[in-house]
Amino acid sequence: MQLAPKYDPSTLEEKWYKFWETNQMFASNPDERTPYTIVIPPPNVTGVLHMGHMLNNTIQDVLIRRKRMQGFNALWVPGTDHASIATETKVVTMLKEKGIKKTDLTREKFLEYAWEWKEKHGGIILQQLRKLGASCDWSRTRFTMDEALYESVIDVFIDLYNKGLIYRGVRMVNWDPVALTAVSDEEVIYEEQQSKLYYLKYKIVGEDNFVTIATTRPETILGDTAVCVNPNDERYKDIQGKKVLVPLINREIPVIVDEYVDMEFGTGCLKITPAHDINDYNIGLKHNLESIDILNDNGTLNEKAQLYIGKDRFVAREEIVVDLEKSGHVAKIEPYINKIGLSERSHAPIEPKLSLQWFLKMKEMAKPALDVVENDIVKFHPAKFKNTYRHWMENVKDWCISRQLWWGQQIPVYYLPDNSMIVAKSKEEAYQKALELNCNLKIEDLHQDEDVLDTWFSSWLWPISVFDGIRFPDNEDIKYYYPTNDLVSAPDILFFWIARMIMAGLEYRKDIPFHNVYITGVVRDKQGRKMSKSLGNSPDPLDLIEKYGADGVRVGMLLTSPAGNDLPFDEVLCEQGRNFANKIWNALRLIKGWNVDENKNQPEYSAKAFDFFDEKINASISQLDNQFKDYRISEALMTTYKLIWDDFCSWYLEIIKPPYGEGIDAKTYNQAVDFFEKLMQLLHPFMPFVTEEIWHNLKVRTDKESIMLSLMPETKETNDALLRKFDYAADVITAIRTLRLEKNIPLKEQISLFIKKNHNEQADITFDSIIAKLTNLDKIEYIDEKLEGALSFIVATTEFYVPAPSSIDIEAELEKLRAELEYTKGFLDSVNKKLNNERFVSGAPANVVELEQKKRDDANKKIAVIEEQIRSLM
RNA sequence: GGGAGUUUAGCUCAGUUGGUUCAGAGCACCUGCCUUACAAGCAGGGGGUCACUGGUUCGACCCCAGUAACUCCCACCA
Repeated sequence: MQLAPKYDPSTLEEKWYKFWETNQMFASNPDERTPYTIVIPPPNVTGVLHMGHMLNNTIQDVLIRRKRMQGFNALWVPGTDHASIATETKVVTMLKEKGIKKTDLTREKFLEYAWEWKEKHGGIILQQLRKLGASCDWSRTRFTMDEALYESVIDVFIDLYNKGLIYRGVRMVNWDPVALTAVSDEEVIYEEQQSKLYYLKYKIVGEDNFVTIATTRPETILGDTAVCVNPNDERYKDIQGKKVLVPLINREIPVIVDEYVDMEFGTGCLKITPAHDINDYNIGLKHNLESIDILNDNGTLNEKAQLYIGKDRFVAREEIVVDLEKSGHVAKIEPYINKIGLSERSHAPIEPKLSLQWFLKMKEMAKPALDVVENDIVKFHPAKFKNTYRHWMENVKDWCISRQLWWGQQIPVYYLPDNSMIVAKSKEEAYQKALELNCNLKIEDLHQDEDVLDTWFSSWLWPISVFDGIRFPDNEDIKYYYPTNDLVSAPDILFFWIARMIMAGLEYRKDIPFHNVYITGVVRDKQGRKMSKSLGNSPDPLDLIEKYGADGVRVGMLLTSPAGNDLPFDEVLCEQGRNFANKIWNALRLIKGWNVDENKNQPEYSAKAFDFFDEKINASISQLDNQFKDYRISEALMTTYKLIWDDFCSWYLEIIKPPYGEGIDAKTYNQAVDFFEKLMQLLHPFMPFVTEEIWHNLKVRTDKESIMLSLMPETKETNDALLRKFDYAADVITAIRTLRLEKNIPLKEQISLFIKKNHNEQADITFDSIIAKLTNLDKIEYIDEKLEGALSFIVATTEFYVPAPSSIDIEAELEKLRAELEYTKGFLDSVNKKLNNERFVSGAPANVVELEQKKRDDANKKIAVIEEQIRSLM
């Protein structure tokens, strides 16, 4: 069969993925082998594949494929997250397009639509992951709202409630007036905005004077319940304890004092609106101030504001400024840049709002979760994230777990008509409990809490719940696969996901959820900007796959992404990956093009090449083991890349390549095929498709065999000396090639090489036959004296001579030799300086001194050699 | 404002307890080659005051102090 000169991934990748999937090669079930487990960070069910996913999932696939080939029972559990806000927003939008308003629907009807949407459009991303080559066990795909996972969440809520860790309370939360829900601190993004600072005058009661405050939100004065100054502020000593009037509505409020006020800022006089600012709220608590909430949930003003009722907060802001100016209450308006919190989902400005929410106490759970990381029971790669983690865990605040949404796990709390509550798994159970307290109650009298739980309240159970380990703590899967081994995640969810999974694991399994956390960098564009949908600077991963093949893109993602480092993405990296696949493909073409000559004996150079490459591959395997142990995946890829491209293609294959027109001996051919096979195995975790294709081309395979199920080659004892000998031969070869290039001696023209003996022990003859083969020598001869009138060069301290077919440029030769002489003398000087230094000789360890002495001897010898050469030329 | 981290070749990064002239890799670049596996290639080559300043040491990319620039996290000053 003729192989095309260019490797074409498109059809092959599809073919092999189908082959793996239909033969269930990704599947895993508990058995006697050691498990190796990864749970995927579940992408949002609404999600589509972006570059971050590409990076993250490529790494996971590399890890899982390698372990699978190393004989572990490898399981990669896929799945999606119900993503309550994101999905609900999407469904609401979809319904709006159909002319349906969420507010017109019952909860049940809305959820029906949502599920319908999920079944139809959700999980596209899981299909896309297949294109990447992800070897997930798809039969175990989980969704955080699957019945088992849903129930697990409810069980956990009830359990934590019973343990006293969950409570309900009124707190200041981040309110999203568009999505109409509380969001967590992590879901608020701050952006700088050009706004204005308004200086407003409040009349002092009983005086003709005013006091001026500064605010960025003039509409909130309608909720003011105090004005506050710093107790040390001389300017305001006289007004302390007096009353002032809120402009327009003329409510009387006190002037209080608190150290909190910054005397430098604005006028040094702060208005206090406890209902609409977290700091004001805290001051309000401290000073027992009334809290007037002037806003409706949707951000419009309510009747407590007295003015602008029903108008949006931003409309009200504009109107109140006009009115305040009219009434003479505006002292001045300055331009001002401030940071404003926006909802990550709806992008609406967040409103600090007092509301009744559910909270989970964090302090108790954080302590052991911090300990396991501090003690490296859970290891972070890179370790620097321990610092960030510690900082957060030590300052952890209670977690607001309720959300005013419908899509999600509804809080299992039932209220009686008298507002007392019962926590129960179902309404029926709640009713039974209620009956014990109150006999004449009907089940309809109970109503369930309207809120759902924060999405992360289900995600934090993921490593347990995918195995149904909450509901059935002793089931076979959870006992076998838990704790999982590696978690691969982005740094931005270190707290709200990774930290909480550790807490949940320790709480519900009394064991960590994973041993290692590999934290990826952020994918950025060439300008260093984070890739994002809104910037439109992210290439579509599927386009890239189409262009370069999944293997090419995988290599592109991995080449420059050491753990924790940002990845400045550049398409040329994918090109490099594609070129690599093509290179391998052509190596296959070369080997497949050879005619095996059964009668031919193995040439010596091929036997020597075997020795060299066998050792080289061995050393690389050992290196790979170390790199994987340290999660240095980029480096591991580069090690494999160089082993294949440089050592295998550029050296080994070039050495054994039979002369034109000749066949290759069977022994060498088989050795080459075996080497190639091993290389493909080593590369397979990085480039699964091309390696599978080549693996099937190299030898006859059955239709159920796959490289992904083959056993990874292992390392044996290494022999560095052999590799150094080869390096020496390679240096000689390079020197001869350079000589040919400089002197214009074509490779076709055969030359002779003379080596001067006795000068040192490094002139090793192990690879002579290879030197001769690659540089087209007719002979290599060892001589005692220098060869007059020949071209020469020095490698280490040995002189080599090549009788020149043409005349040579003596001046140029001399110049080169003199430069080398000068360099060597400089080197000798630096060595002598050390050795003549009394303190070095006495202070440095003996072996270091010896080394320096050997360097001095070698340098002296080399200088003698060069000087002799110069003399002979002159 | 508090904390953490980074700074080595044009770019992206290695450099493991201070010790070979140890300053490395890949890509990019330069030169010569369409040599029957591959121009998505082959051969050869150039390139860095290791951010800056000082200190410790016989010896510093490495340890210490200070300076500068950048990045991230936390807080959210009206």
